[in-house]
Amino acid sequence: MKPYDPAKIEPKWQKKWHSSKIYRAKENTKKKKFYGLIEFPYPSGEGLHVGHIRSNTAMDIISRKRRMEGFEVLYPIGWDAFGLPAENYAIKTGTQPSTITKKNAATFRRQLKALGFGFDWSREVDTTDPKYYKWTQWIFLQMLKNGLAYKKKMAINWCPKDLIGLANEEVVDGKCERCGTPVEKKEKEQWMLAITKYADRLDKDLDTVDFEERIKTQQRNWIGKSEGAEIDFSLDFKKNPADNGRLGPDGKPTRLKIFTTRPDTIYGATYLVLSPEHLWVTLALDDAHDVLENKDEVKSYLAEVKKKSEIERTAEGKEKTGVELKGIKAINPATKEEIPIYVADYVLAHYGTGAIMAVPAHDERDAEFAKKFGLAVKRVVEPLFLDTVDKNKPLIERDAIIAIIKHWSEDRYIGLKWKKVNWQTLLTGGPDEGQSLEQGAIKEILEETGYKHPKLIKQSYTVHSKFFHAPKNVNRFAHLNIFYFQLENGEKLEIADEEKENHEVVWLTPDEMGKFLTPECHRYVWNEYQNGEAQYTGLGILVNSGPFDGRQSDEVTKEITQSVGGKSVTTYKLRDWIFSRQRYWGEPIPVIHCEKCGIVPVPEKDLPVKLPPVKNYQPTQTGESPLASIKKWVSTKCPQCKGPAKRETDTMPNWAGSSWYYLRYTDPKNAKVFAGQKNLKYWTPVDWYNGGMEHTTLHLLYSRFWHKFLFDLGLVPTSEPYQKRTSHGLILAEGGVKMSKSVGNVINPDGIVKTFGADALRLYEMFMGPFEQHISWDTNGIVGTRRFIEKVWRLQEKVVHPFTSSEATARTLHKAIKKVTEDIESMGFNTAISTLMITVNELEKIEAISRESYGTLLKLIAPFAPHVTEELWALIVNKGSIHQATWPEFDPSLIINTEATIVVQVNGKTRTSFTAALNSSKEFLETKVQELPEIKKWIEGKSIVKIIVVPGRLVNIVINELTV
RNA sequence: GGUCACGUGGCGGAAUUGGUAUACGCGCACGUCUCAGAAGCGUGUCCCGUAAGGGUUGGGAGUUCGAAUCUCCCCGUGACCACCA
Repeated sequence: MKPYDPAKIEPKWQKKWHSSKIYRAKENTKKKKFYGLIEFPYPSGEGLHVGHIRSNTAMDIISRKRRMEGFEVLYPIGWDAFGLPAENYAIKTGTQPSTITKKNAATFRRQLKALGFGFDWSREVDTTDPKYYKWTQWIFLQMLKNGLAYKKKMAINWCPKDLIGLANEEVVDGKCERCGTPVEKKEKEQWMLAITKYADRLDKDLDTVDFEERIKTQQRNWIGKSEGAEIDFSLDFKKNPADNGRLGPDGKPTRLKIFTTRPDTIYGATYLVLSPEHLWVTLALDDAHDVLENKDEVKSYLAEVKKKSEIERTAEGKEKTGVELKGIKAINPATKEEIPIYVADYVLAHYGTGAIMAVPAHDERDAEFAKKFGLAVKRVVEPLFLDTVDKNKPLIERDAIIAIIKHWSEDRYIGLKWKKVNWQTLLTGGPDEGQSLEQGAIKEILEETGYKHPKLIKQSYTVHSKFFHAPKNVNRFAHLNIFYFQLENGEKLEIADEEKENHEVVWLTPDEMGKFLTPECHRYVWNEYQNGEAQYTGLGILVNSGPFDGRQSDEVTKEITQSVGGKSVTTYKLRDWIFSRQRYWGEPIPVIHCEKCGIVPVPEKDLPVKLPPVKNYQPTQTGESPLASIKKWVSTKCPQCKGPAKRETDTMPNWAGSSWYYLRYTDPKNAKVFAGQKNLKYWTPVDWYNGGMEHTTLHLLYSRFWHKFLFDLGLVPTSEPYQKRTSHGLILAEGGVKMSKSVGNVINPDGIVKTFGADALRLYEMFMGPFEQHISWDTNGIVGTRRFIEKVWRLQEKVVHPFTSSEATARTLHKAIKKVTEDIESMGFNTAISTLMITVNELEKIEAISRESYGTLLKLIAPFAPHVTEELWALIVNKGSIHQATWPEFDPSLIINTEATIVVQVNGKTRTSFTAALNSSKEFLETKVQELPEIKKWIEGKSIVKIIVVPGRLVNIVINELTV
């Protein structure tokens, strides 16, 4: 046996695989296809990151398994090569970004090949290749034609360091996602893509795909769909009554449209708030109108708001600011009451209608504002707590009380601990016929606690509760009035025995009480008592709401909306995509500005609009792209009128090229279309796409949007690009911090491959922890997977041919087949490898293994460690590549045990175990167990209460412990 | 602040329709091989206890014959969102 030498084996097989083209994907329509995708890397100067290896290996394993299962597999690779780092490097050194990109890609290519990934290198794509970005530009033109791309002057997020406009998705905590510089607002004409037109489908169609739940949730939250209503409030111009009933300052009838998700609280709307950017505010300040009494005050507030940065405006714990629009009042359409109107920056211009009705009793933000400005608070929803009810039983309504009873001298309160049900409550009860609630409360106190002299401090609000009352076996709909009592002294009667059996009275400090109470409504009542008037933002029973009093709030939303002439609408948090970048290293936006004809798209036959070479890559302080300074390139002819015209100098963000690259992989060389229909039909959708969580609201959402657009044009066969999406955890440096060049804790895979081999590295990256979880790098761990490979290598000495493996060996192997097969599907790579290690440890103990058995073992390991298994396969087992061999199937009869280990417990404690036939009867096990000597000593002289038998698993003997 | 995850040896982690906690790997200790070291191989390795036995899955309470797993409270960590009406 030769020693295991990965430095020799690995390059040898990499070369052979390349020349035999075994990873080339063909449009073989007779075979089932599998399209596995990883996010194509940005070829940075730092070279391949160990994180790339983890996600690439995972999909490599899945693809290899699919190939062995008989699928035609497409597992492609390419370069997402537009972007800031190359440009910044170019600014520093004067090197062409394209030159740097080519060099970096070459490094990546060499490193990826050294790891033995089964990519189809013949389909490599590069987003910066004009042959590629021709089609990126082409798709943009289709969007322009269809009204999805438009230009808009708007306040954009501007990074003063990178000198670049940012999409909302690229602003994190008010800072630039890349460099952490606080983002400023800047007015600029920008190209926009109307992703919001697809908001509803992007949300709804998540139901049709197999994405990890956390990914779906994050996308849904980002899209932020919410159902609500738009309601008009009419206005009363106090300063200038002549305007009433005529036109308002915006030239429209004197009405203000607000958006709310809680129309049910409209009777509690005590003022309106407009966002500072609201058109109505702008117009009210216009010199042409004279409707405000405090124009100057409002103007100075707006100026103040404008000065604030995004961070200041949204800072945590920031106090609410605002100003009243004096001279105008609004009429609440439900109560017909006159209410004031404010301008405040806590209302966002771009969401809903940019105006709200404020309900301080049931909204935290409104409450804060109302408190500061001394505005009216009107409670219209009484809390309702829904517990599980028994649907087969009627709901019995009754008035009742909850009493908080304070000790006569100490800061302690009465809690009741119920014995039959698992409740811990405040005192509750109800009046008898003819009694008042207060009398009922006093009676309950006497009956349940014995105390004779409660003094009423206060009767407060009401809460409601629907629940199943187990002791009386009915559903209750209780209207609970809250009473505060203090006892005057400790004088008490002995309480009746039957009450004693029901519950125990305990005196608790406020702290203890907080932890003691179990029912939600009791906890609410207690918190409110502790913290004073609390916000209630949940659903409940309406009060002070005219005809809707007594109704459940969530059930009357539509009715109330209609009653005030409102309209049900759906809104989204998602905003349109800012598509312009004032940068050099991106796809030029293929548009020409003509003085006569305006914006003219570049004719498709003139695509691609190529990036010209430039001397200076520095962005201009004015926020224009470096392209603007190349006069020769900028000046051109208008395609329509042939007159003088200028090229658009903005470029696309680097999310553009990645929005459709998976389509290009299916037909990467096509010069006529972005991808041919035949190939698209065969390969799409992507069957399995793995990538990082950081792309969930950016790349993943953007590419779904582009795909849906292409689908609507009939250019792609499916409405969703990716059938399945999973996410890997990041690899962190030792100590759980991010790997970064500046800290110097980046792991270079080249060194690892050299010392341990690519196979050991691949195995380690998959073994180190759960795939979806973040995990710290530990170079020491690779020793373990290297030893594992050496063990597999040494097993070759045990192979005997011809020979038949024992049944025990077969059982071991078939269990491994089952576990590994299932674990790969669920991305449980760490447990799959652990199973393989256990299997190899088992095989080491036996004398001889058949060639077939060894082959099976190698096949299971092949996706993880492709080189060493290929070598051993060629050496010991068979001709041809192991990666084209058939994936083993397990024999169910070899999985099922005929014997089972039965655990024997006494009072739940494990005492011994024994083996018995799997199908042993309960009766047999029951008797057998009592005969075991290890058990006899535990049960001797004690009476057996019962015996619990779980066939095939365990027996638990419950005995009477010696008490006293 | 909100939402959702998660918390298991010296370390990474395994075990989830509730049924032998600590699989697998790293590390460590001892042994073996060696002139010696490395690598390899073998044995051991949750805690207390000589043993019998007892204890242990962030802390506390509960449900259960039986809880790492289910429920409640508290503590801690992480991710996402963050004035979205």
